[in-house]
Amino acid sequence: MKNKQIAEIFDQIADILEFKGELVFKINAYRRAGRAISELAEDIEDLWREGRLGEISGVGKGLQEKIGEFLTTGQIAELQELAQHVPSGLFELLSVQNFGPKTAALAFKELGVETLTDLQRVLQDGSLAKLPGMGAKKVENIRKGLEFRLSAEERLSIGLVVPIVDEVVAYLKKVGPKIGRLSPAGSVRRGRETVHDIDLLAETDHGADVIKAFTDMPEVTQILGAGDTKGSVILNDRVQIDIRAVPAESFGAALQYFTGSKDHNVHLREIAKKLGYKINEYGIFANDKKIGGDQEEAIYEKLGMSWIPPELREDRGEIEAAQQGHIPQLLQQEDILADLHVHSVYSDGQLTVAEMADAVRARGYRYMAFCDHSRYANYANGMDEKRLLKQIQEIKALNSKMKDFVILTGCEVDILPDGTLDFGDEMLAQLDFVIASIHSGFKTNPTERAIRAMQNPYVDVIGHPTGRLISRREGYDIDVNAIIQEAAKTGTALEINSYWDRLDLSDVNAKLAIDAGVKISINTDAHHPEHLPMMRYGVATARRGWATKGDIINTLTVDELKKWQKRNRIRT
DNA sequence: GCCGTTTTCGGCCCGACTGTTTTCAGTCG
Repeated sequence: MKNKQIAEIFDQIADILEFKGELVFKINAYRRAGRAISELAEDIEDLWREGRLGEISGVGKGLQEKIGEFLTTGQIAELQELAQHVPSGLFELLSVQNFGPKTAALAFKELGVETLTDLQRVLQDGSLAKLPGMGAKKVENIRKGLEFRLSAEERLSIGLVVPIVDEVVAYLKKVGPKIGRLSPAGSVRRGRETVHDIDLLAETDHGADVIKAFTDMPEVTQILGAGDTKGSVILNDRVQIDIRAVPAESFGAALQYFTGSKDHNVHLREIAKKLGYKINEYGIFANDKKIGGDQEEAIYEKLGMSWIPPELREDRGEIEAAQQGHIPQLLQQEDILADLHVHSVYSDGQLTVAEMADAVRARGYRYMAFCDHSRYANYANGMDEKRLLKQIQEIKALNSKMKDFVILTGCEVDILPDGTLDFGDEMLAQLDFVIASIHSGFKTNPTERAIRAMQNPYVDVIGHPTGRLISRREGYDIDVNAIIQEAAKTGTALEINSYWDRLDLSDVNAKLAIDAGVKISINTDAHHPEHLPMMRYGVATARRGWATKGDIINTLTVDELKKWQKRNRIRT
């Protein structure tokens, strides 16, 4: 897919136009189109071939031509042209906080600053400070921004951020003066797989006191700003947290406003304007008279639509759906009855079968499946048939002693480089549940191998189908559409692996699969009880993919699962 | 550059904080 590349080019064009001081509306048009394209579920090349580029919101005639140009020639002439008279490292430079397009243009014109290294130099030798409008504080803020930019990762995985959010929320509830409702907002609330920073919203009549408690937190290593209603800090030199303090009568409006996404909000405010309303973080207003703001639901209601779950707020059609009352009842954590991919000491898990089963049961699930690695995965202490048979016996013995909880026998069987499975059908037939995964030979026909695995009637699920690791690698060179088509054809489920660094399928791919009628299995792939709570990230990812309860096999009871499998296994 | 149940031209979402200003521009979200 070239979606990301094209989105990035539009964003770069916007950066350059901004640097040049062009009309802000033109700049925004490029940014908006870029975001819409990067959020697109479908392959933009397909849309282009089918003449459907105009369906992308914010993409008009001019940008359609540019997309066509890129897909035909591999470049966009306008970008090459524009890039000639701007700093070579412009996009990096603009990623430095407090160093915006105006300052960048000034530093380029007067001092020849083209790269981050140049910026570092002019900060050190004092030449930046001598430019007009550059006071000591401004220069210091740019220096801090550069420092943070050089040390921090671009985006943080949700699994690293959510525990921090939970801690900060707990801390503020304890020490924060007179805080009522306190909620994450922004991309954390939307359940995105990675986030740039953390947004919090506090209900209070004592904003300044709350902001002070916030900036006084022990983990704060830098205060970026602190007013009566807004504070911004960096925690442990790593992650930025912003907080907004609002009175009760504005909390709902502020929650809506700060949850975003930007495109979702812009779209909403356009609708509001047409209806004669104004929305801001303090409420929804008709002729300067406030008609709502305490509850988030009221904002949507006044705009003539149903409430939209935060995970859907990306302006990918959810607003139109809400206007028509077509927002589906999304999957909820409580719908999940089982974790179907858990490891034990039989392969690379850290606890015994009994210990791990206790931990899973303690989370309130009704049943589970152990899917330890097969022998080919010897780096993970993969089981041979003998050990797997022993595990089956152990699980049977445990089941006979347990009430109200069932352990399914299973295996995460390796898809071998030649496309066959690590165990034969005789072995697989003895298992309740089978996940097939690729763990090696990522570059050796992964698509064909996964397709062949799905054609095996005993394979229920393809584990972590695209093989990506969010912080480390792109994933296999796999044709996701082909995988989805075969999954639909064979009745095989695809996994959303909830491990924070995987979230594979991604939300976008999950939506494609669900739209094609493919069932999804959401699992933690837990090797330790600490991993079990990560189910929430998998659920959030599924919700972002518009998943309902009916799309997810983990919501089935054991009997229903068996029925689903039987249908599944009858196929040829 | 996009877009239309007030518009095919003339709009385009809205506000907080900071610093360097002597009334506001720049940056950010």
